[in-house]
Amino acid sequence: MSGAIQSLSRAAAILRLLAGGERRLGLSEVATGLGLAKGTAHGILRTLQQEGFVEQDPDSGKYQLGAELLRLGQSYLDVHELRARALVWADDLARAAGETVYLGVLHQRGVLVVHHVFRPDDSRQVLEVGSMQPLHATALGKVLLAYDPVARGELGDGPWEAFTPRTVTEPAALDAQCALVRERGWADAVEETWEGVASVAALIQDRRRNPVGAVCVSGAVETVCEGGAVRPSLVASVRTAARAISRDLGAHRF
Amino acid sequence: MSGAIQSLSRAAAILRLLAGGERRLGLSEVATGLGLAKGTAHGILRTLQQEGFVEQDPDSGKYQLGAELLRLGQSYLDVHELRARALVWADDLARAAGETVYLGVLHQRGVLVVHHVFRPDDSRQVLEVGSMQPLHATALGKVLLAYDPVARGELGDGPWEAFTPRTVTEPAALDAQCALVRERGWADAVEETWEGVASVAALIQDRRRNPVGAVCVSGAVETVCEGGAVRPSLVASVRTAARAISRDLGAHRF
DNA sequence: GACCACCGGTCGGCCATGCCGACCCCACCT
DNA sequence: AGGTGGGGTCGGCATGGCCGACCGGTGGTC
Repeated sequence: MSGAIQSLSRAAAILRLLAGGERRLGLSEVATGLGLAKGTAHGILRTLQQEGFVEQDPDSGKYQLGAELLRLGQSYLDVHELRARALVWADDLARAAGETVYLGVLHQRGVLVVHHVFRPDDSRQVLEVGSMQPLHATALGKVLLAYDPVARGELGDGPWEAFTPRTVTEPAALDAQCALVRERGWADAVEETWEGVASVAALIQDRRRNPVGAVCVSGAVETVCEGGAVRPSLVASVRTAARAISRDLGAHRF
Repeated sequence: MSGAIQSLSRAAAILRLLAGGERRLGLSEVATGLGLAKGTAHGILRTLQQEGFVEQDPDSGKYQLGAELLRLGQSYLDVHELRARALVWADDLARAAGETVYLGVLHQRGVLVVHHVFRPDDSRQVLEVGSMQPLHATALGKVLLAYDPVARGELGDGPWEAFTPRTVTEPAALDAQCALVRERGWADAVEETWEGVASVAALIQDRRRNPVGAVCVSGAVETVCEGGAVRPSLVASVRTAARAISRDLGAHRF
C-alpha cells in the first residue's frame, strides 16, 4: 500500500469537510480547515466544481457538495450486490415482523445503512439510506464488530460515547457482548442508541463465510421486547432472513 | 475558468466510468477505457480506494464504486436547501393529488431527482432519488428547459431518443412546447417517457427569480388525465405547491 | 501439464504538474 | 476613506505524479 496521490487525498478531505459542516463553507475556511494554501484549495475546488462534485453559491461564493455525488451514490446502490439480493428478503422481513428493517455494511468506523424498509404502517418516516450508525451502540454494529476483528481493532479502547444510560461504553463490556453475539448468532441493542428503541440483528456472509453486512429489525421497546428481552420470534425471523440472504449471495457466484 | 487539476479530472472520469458500466471493471479496462497508462490508472484507483470512493473485489481484483459516495450523496441531500424547504410541501401535494411527487433539479444534461414522495397507497414502489430523467421527455425536464436557455442550448438540436411514440424528438416541436410552458406556467408530459404515465410540473424559483428546480406530479394516465388533457385541479395543485416552495426559498435568505 | 496470454500490481527516472505565497479586486464595515 | 476580509489570479520553483518496462500469479488452451 504505497503512497496516495496528494491532490486526490486533499480533494477527498475537502469533500468530507463540506459533508461534515452543516452549512456552506468559504474558500478560506476550507483552506485553513485543512492547512492548505488558498491557491491550492481553490484549484481543487475549481476542478471539483467542474466535475459536479461541488457547487458554489453564486451570491456568497461559498461551496457545498454537488449533485454528481448523489448520482454516483445512487449508482453505488445499483451495483451493490448484497443490497440487490437482500431487497426482497428485507421486504418480507419487515412485513413479517411489522417493524422497520435496516441493512448495514461496515464503513470506516461505523455502520453504513444501504437499505431501509419502512415499518409497515402509515406513519411518517424518513429514509435513512446513506446515513451512519455507531458500531458500539447498535445491533447492526455489534454483529459486525463480533465477526470482524479488524473493525474491532480500529475502534480502539473507548470509552465510547454514551447515547443513553444503557449504551455500552467500556471495552470489556463490549467484548463480552461480542462474545455472546458469536455464541448466540445474533445481537440485540435495547435502548442503547435511542430511548425507547430496541433492535435485533444477524450476520450476512458471502460464499466464503466472510462477513459482508448485517440485517436488523428495529422498533419500539414495547413491541420488540417481551418481559425485558427481545421476542424470540423476532430473533428467529431476523436470523432466517440473514441466512436466506447469505445463501442467495453464495449461489449466483458459480 | 482556467485549467483543472489533471489527476482529479481523471479520477472523476474513472468514477463516472465505474458508475456507467453495470458490472465491475478491471484495472486494464479502466486504463484503456480512458486512454491512460496502467500505472497511472492504478495510482488513482489506489487512492480512491483508500478514501473509500472505490472498492475492490478481493477475488477478481476488479473495481466498483465505494460506500463513501453513498454517504456523501446523503450529505448532499442534507445540505440541499431547495429540498429541505420543499419536503413538507411535496408531502402535502402527494396527499392532495393522490399521486407520486418528484422534485428535480437540472444536472448535466438531465433532471436529477432530489426528492420523491410515494403515491399514497400501499403499492410497492422504489425510491428514485438520485436517478436521472431525460430533459426532453418529462414534465420536469420541459419546465427546466423552458426557463433555462443555457440548458436548452446544451441539449443541442436532436433528434432525441424516442421512449414512446409520443416522445418529442424534434427541436422545433420541443421549442414550441417550451414556449407554451412559459405562456401557461406549467408543463405536462402524457405518455412521453413511459406508456401509461402522465405528469404535470411547475417551476421553482429562488428569491431572484432564477429557476432552481421543478415539482411534478406523476401517475397513471387514467387518473391524471380527463378527456385527453391533464385534470385542471392537478395543475392548480402543482402550481400552488411550486409557488409555495419558491416563496419559502425567498424568505429565509435575509 | 507445459505453455502462453493476460491479469493486477510495482518501481524508478524524468519532467510536466500542481503547489505555494504574493498579489488583485471587490464588498462590507468602521 | 480607509481598513479588513472575502474570493480569485498568477508565475516561478521543485515536487509530485505520470509513464512504460517489468514482476508474479492465474486461468485458459492445446
